Amino acid sequence: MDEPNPIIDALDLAGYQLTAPRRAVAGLIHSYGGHFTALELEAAARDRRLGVSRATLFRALELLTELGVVERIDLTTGEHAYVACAPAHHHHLVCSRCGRTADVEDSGVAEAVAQIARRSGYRIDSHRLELFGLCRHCQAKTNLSA
Amino acid sequence: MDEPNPIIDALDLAGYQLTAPRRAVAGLIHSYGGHFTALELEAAARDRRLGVSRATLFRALELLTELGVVERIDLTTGEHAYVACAPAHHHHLVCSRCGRTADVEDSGVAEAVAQIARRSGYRIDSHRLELFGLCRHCQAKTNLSA
DNA sequence: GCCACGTTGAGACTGAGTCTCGACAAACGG
DNA sequence: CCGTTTGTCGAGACTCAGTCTCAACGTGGC
Repeated sequence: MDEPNPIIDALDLAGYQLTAPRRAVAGLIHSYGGHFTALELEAAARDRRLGVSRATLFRALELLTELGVVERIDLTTGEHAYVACAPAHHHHLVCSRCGRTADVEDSGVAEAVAQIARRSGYRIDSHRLELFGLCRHCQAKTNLSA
Repeated sequence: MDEPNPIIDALDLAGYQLTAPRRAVAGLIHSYGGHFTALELEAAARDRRLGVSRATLFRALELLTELGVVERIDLTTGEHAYVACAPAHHHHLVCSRCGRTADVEDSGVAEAVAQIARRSGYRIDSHRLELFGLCRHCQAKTNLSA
């Protein structure tokens, strides 16, 4: 129940009150290994009787997004999802089978972006890269069943 | 009125009927130089009395997205927008001031993606890169006013 | 105790997108 | 020429995502 939770730490560090609803949402988010949608989060909160209202849920998500410990990603299906992650610039690698996500460093991408900036004449301020594929685990499963 | 429109061509090529509503939506989309939201498209259709219902509008968008001549992008603000573009793999460069968009080739990005795949062990099937910044035009304006 | 402020829950509201259903029109087959 | 099939459309209900307002509450400072 009281396992270390970087999300709560981040809230604390940023000077926000560690209220019960915020702890509850943080715990919920922390328990996801991959991405989750607003609907899923809502349902999970309801199932576990967290007593957290929708407004508070979204407020918490907004807060955490601002702090950088949660990010919104857009799946290939067009759905929105959220992922817990480290508050540093990075990109998301999403397994399209199991939904597991991994953070990847910018390595190589920044260069490519700089090149694009040079060619296009745009001054590029930010970029977002999302990668979709199969994680090791799901690749193995695919090979077995094939 | 009857200027060449690659969107209509794409519909034709794919064997879809070139009905009046579809032509109207295609014309509307073609007239945007940058991105547009569903709401804007709706409003524009209403303003110009195109007589196109919301359902048809979305159906057209879906169709065109499938054909690859329209893509959905996600702005930094979290909004969804659509852009008309060429039906080839590329990325979008969005001016955060004026909304103008440009397509850029994959140049360099594919390599970086391959590298990420190697390191992570994921089999990467697709990726999406979105770039935000200032276009040449808006940079110039900024310099003048500074 | 009182006040200010941060936080919350309830619920209305908006925007995006989907779905269903009934109508219509072009295409097709006889 | 007629009937059927298929594609498309409009209207409107519906769902999900997210925002906003407002009243209530708790905590900490004074």
